[in-house]
Amino acid sequence: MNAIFKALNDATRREILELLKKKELSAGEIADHFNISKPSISHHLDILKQADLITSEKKGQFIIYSINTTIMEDVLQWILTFKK
Amino acid sequence: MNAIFKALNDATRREILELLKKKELSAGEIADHFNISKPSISHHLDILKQADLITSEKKGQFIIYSINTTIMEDVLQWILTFKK
DNA sequence: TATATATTTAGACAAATATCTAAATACTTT
DNA sequence: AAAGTATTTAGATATTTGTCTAAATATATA
Repeated sequence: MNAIFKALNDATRREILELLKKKELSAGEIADHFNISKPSISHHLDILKQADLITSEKKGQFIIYSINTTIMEDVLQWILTFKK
Repeated sequence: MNAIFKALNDATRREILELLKKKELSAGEIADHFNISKPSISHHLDILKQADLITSEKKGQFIIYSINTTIMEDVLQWILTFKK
């Protein structure tokens, strides 16, 4: 739970999730959406991956990132315990 | 959304929410649950309040904190956009 | 095999964060 | 009014975080 909330506690990372919600993208394609260096984006991707919020697959010279929505279920359940 | 995720990104603060889920408590009662100084707990309460996750009410010399579950709805909705 | 492209790793640095102690504020009780 | 209790504010400090540039790794292509 710690890793998930840590990952979600950053606007750039949340935006990355929004992008991947639409379709899977390579690291470079993701980086192109931001005014941030590629190494920084790579670091953000790493944190998202540590939280299991995204997965990656190597395709040739590219690395394709996809969202993992199943982990969102954990957050959902946690939140629901507060709903009265 | 930023303030909410920031507030949730700390184990102590999440535990405070768990406590307040059961019943409202004074600042001192909350602090008694942790091995952390009162000023630090006060700071955590402030961050939770900034996120609107809790409310406070002065009762005599005590300040009583309560959870605000309505704001959880915002997180819930955000999470739900990822559920396929 | 040499060069170009895609991505990550390493190392540095400034800003943000969690914590502490000491002091200030506010209310209650004697 | 003085002393005690509850809580916050202020200021300091160590750690974590987000960012950068430079270098390393891996794949593709000429």
